[in-house]
Amino acid sequence: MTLSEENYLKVIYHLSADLQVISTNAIADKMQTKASSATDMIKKLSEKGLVAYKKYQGVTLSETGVHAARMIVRKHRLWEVFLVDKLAFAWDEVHEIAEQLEHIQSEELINKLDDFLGNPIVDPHGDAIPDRTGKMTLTKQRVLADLPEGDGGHLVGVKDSSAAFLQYLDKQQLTLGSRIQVLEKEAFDESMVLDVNGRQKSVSQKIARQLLLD
Amino acid sequence: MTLSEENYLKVIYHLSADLQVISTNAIADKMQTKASSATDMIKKLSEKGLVAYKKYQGVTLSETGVHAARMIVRKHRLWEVFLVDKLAFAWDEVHEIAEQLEHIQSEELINKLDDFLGNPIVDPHGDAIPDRTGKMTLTKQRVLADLPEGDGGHLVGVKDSSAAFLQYLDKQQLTLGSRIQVLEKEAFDESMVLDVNGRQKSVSQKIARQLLLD
DNA sequence: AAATATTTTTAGACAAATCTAAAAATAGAT
DNA sequence: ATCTATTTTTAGATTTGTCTAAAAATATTT
Ligand SMILES: [Mn+2]
Ligand SMILES: [Mn+2]
Ligand SMILES: [Mn+2]
Ligand SMILES: [Mn+2]
Repeated sequence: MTLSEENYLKVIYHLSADLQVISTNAIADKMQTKASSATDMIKKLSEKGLVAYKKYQGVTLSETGVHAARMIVRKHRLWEVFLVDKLAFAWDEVHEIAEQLEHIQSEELINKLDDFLGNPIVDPHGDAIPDRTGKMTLTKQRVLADLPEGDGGHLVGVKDSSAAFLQYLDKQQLTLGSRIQVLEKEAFDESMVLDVNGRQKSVSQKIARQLLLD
Repeated sequence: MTLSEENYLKVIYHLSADLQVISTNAIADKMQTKASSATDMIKKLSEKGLVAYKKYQGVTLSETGVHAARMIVRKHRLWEVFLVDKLAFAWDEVHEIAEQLEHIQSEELINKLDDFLGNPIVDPHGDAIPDRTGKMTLTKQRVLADLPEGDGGHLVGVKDSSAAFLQYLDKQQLTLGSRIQVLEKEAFDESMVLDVNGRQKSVSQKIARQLLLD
């Protein structure tokens, strides 16, 4: 697989979390290319048996496609762990570099890296890391915005991993692992007053929709 | 710089150790491409000011070209140290993977990796690692084949880093750091009888020409 | 059910990196 | 010095991944 095929495949995989069938436009949007380019690549992936495709009907990943995509995601997330745990990068700085490292071809490398890192289960953003067979231990996570007053848990993940959002969380001291409880939920704008590790904080619904608790 | 430009630049840099002016054919040979492809790339590197080039007269690296090449070599060798020291790869297994990793674009990454590894001076094959400014501390090395009887030193490097040769050295327990002394030098075929860490070993001139002592 | 809007595909073009075959320049031999 | 062999460059084609513009199919609205 070429670097470009891998990037398309990964995008289709991530889109598959929300949609059953992935449209050409959705792929083009995420890849920041044109629909015509997406069509060309879809045909290529289809010929290789990585996606099922019928003209005008969108694509779905095949089994081998899912597995291939998971192996790329595995690499991406393991490298992110390496960058944060070993090289002391901040969690908002690792995405772009992992975007490159995920394309390094060597199964032995990634398995040795996995062992070196202590076979981590999640990456610095709380996302599950597929093991060498493609399996991932998914812990059930609840979206903070959905919780009623009084409920709570630990912050175990974020839906938005953009640098801007992660930096906001750092500033608010909303770090992974924080103990969070919903003190008040404002009916008017759905904003929340939280107890975060004993301190009171207020967050908008937009923020609360991105935070995942255990 | 594209991946391809980087590979060409590095090849020209390595050839510059032996030659003052690098021929198109020499580049094509090392790159395993055709002379016409080399010409095309030479023009590109020339336009970017990385090499000085005059038709039919070969190329020489410019100052910026040397610096850029050294930064790629730096990355290659630091990744090799990482693979051997941290991930427990053998020294004959790391070249291909480093060949990919050397193209990852992030100065911060490579400097943090450098620190993480303890700012090593040499890679697993005894080759000097340029520091972040491009400088490398070159220790004067002598080729074993040139030493007279009685002389010796520590094995600090190899000229041939091919997997086949490195595996031969492993088999012969000729590891980097070994204390070597020339016991006999056969006039007939220039083969040598050595004392390697107290044990006697015989090596052909072909081998002796690849081993570097301090 | 038509008409209209949107999505998707096709057709054709372009840049990057490669190749083959032929032409041009240089180097080596007589 | 001329001829010959080798090296190097050019010309033109190919592959990959992209684009724009236009055509075709599907979805939405009236
Ligand atoms: Mn990528
Ligand atoms: Mn991540
Ligand atoms: Mn390389
Ligand atoms: Mn090396």
